[in-house]
Amino acid sequence: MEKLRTHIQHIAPINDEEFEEIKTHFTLKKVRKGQYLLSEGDEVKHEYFVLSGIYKVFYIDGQEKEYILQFAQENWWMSDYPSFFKQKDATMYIECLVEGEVLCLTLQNREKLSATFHKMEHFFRVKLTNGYVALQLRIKLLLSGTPQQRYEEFARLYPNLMQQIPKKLIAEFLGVSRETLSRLYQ
Amino acid sequence: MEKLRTHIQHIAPINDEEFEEIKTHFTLKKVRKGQYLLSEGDEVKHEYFVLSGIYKVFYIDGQEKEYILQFAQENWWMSDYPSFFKQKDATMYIECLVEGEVLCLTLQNREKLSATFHKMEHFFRVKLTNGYVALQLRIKLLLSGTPQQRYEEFARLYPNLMQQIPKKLIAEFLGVSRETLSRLYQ
DNA sequence: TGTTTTGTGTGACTCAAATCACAGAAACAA
DNA sequence: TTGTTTCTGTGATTTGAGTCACACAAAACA
Repeated sequence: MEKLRTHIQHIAPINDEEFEEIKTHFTLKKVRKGQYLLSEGDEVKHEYFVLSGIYKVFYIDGQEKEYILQFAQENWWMSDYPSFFKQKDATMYIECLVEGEVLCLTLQNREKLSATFHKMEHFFRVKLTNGYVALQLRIKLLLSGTPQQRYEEFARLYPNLMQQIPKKLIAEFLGVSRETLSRLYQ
Repeated sequence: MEKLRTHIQHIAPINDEEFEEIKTHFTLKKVRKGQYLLSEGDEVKHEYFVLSGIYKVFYIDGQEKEYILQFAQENWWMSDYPSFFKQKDATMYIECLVEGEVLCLTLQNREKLSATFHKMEHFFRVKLTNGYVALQLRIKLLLSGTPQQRYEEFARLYPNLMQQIPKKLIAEFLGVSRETLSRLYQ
């Protein structure tokens, strides 16, 4: 839980009493490698705050092909956001790649926290702002970047993921075939 | 200004007094067709709320090619967000396609509004949430959608833009060549 | 431990979309 | 009105990346 507190503290200073109240809105969950936190068609009950481990958020298109929307590791948030916020059934999957722990937050608790604590509303806004900017940069890269540039940018942004996850998955994140990616770094 | 009020009101109810205070943070600007609100290298002073007109937010890559990140019309917000939020120089351009009016908001005023009015912080969070979801859906489409599917989705989401702006620009938004797009609807 | 599954590199082939090139249409300006 | 620029459709050609197919390596497993 201390990780969560430090994380919030970076953006909005909170005192002990406040944190005691805030933390009651989260529940802890241990996750094993290969375990699914979410599958297509599920009700999207939670957003997750990653304490440890590595996870992938992905979907499958009509031809059974996988595309990775997001990797998540320590201090990241993840969910099937379109469905979470609109409270619709999941169109995505979340799978654990490296075992770890996550904190679960329901939409109801998220809204309650935001309404009760101006600081938490501020916290979520700042997080969303950063997330929005990151997505715009990714769109830029998808629109105009060559596979080469996308790969280099990925390596620059997530050097640690480069070592810990198979290249195959990086290809799925970049929207490039496994083979093409493999030919890039020769 | 009434448009702004209605827009905020949809998300967070505010009274006359509050709105009087809120609106002092915005300045009005008339924009002509062809006019640039922002160019690469500029200081990004404002985020804009569109009262009327149509605008494109785009950037130019190394080979002089244009890519459109966002179209904006009535009730939309626009800026070079990565630079606006980090207060760096612009990497993008904003050009007016159909003349109209915008309200300008500085980052400082945006933060002030958020800090002073919990309601405004809530408002911005909700807008950001919707924006975040929209970007994720666009990434999905860029990753796995064929040019055909991207075009159809665009037509579904923005039927009015389809009529008002040249197909060439739609191609730049979808990340498809003008010629390929032209061959899609035969 | 050996066995199965999953990941990776590499060649050969295919194909969808980009690029190049042109002409007529529409919009705009003087 | 006429000239000029921008937009759009369409053919011919090129090309980058996807797909297919295989072999070997590495990891997971039992």
